[in-house]
Amino acid sequence: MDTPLVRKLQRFARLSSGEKQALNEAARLNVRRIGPREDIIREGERPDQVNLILSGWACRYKQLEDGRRQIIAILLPGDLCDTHAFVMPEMDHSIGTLSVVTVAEIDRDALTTITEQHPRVTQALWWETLVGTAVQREWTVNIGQRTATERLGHLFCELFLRMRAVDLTDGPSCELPITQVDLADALGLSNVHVNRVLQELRANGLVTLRGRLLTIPDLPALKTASLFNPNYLHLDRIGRHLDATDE
Amino acid sequence: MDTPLVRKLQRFARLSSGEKQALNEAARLNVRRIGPREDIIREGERPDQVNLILSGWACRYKQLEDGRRQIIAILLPGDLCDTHAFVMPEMDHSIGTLSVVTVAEIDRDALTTITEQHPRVTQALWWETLVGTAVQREWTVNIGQRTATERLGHLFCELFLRMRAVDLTDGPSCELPITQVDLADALGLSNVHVNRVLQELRANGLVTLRGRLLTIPDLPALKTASLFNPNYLHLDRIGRHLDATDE
DNA sequence: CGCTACGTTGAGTGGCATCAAGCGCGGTGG
DNA sequence: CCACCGCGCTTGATGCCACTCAACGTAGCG
Repeated sequence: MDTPLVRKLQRFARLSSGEKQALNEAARLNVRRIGPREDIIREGERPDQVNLILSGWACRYKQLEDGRRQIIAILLPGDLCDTHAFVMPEMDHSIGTLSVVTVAEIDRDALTTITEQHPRVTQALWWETLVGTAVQREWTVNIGQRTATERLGHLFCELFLRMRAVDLTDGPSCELPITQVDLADALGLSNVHVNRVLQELRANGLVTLRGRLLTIPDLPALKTASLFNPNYLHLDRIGRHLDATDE
Repeated sequence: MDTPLVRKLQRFARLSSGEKQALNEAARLNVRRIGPREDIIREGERPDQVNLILSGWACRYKQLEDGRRQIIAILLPGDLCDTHAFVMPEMDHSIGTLSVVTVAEIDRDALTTITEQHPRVTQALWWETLVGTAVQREWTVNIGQRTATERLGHLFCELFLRMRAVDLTDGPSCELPITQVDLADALGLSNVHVNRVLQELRANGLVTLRGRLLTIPDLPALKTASLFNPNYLHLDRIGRHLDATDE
């Protein structure tokens, strides 16, 4: 069974079985289990390994002096937390868990070795970070321009599609292991308002939410209601650049 | 005289004179002059060269179907527009000018040649893009959590420091070749409200704005008023990693 | 069985948007 | 040289979207 990272990277590059194996092994070496609402890395720290989410949800966030918190990005299984550590020594934001999370700590040097041996992996990881910044740009648009309802709907579309990209959806449903307070901090809204907007989406039949399970019965409808355009996720094409002649 | 790109990169890596020369020459080959309010690249296009801003201001932006526009990033002299084109074929956003702009079109292959010959340049360019995404993260925080006044003050701090990093400030002042409408689209506010908030900043003596010249008489004061922490710009240290033994 | 965390609901408020009109200035053409 | 025009800035009036404060319901858990 491939790790979510490999499942995701395969959308971009056709990895050879050797490449997959190298990545999968690295992701199984130092696995750590972390409870919800804990920090993985804090602003100011200098990590010397890369954290890979294997299961559960985490987030990047920044906190202002007066306590206001903005969740900057939501990290799903298959997401790498701190690849920038290779170039930038000091974290300018924190990473914390939202749910129970298992992460693999991948040694910096181990990852370097893999990328040196497998240029396709290097390319695929580069693609991974570029998609991450494309998502970041879309969040700016989301918070800056969309109404509260559109914002929440847009976020649901994104999360659902990203979960599907790592095979963690079940038909029209996926896990949503995150509180309304966290949603609020991600969207720049208050938790009270998130609650009301959520009810509106439910009333319109655009989503249902039972327990921690999100269901989107009519994804196209939610997309149009949220002005959602999936192009920024760059999921559509398997990489033509990089074809593995499986050795 | 070095181009702004070299001036900026030197904050991170001590480049040899040969490296500087290579970059400067590439930036002087195909120079183009563009009027204000024009597009450099549009969403959906597939650029095969990299655009480098030499003078003037540009922006990344996205437009929703109903016309709402969000400026995602402001590009200053020394900024590269579309390095992701190396990995992602299709633009998921547009780049347009704010003022009159001169850009250098750098051929993709030419840049590849430079980076292959000069690993320090590769590293420095990587740093450049990482700073870009760090700025993007901070914009998310800015729009998501700060009040209108803090938002505008924060943006002014950032732009001033980034201009200073490429030696385009004059004491406490720098050019601000951008309209209030553009500021509004960058901050997720209406132009009317930007105008009022601007007056508030002026009344408090935090900024003065005459013609297209921004002056920040007391930068520390504006910083605290805006909850500004410059760490995300990663300007503080000249790279220790990468020292040129000038050949 | 009480505690805590999360979700829900109501009332009141305010920040910021929208609409609309007027101002100042530089550019252009008669 | 001046009238005209357009663009960007400014100001006022009005209204709504979303925030704050506060209380209560509910479910999981030690």
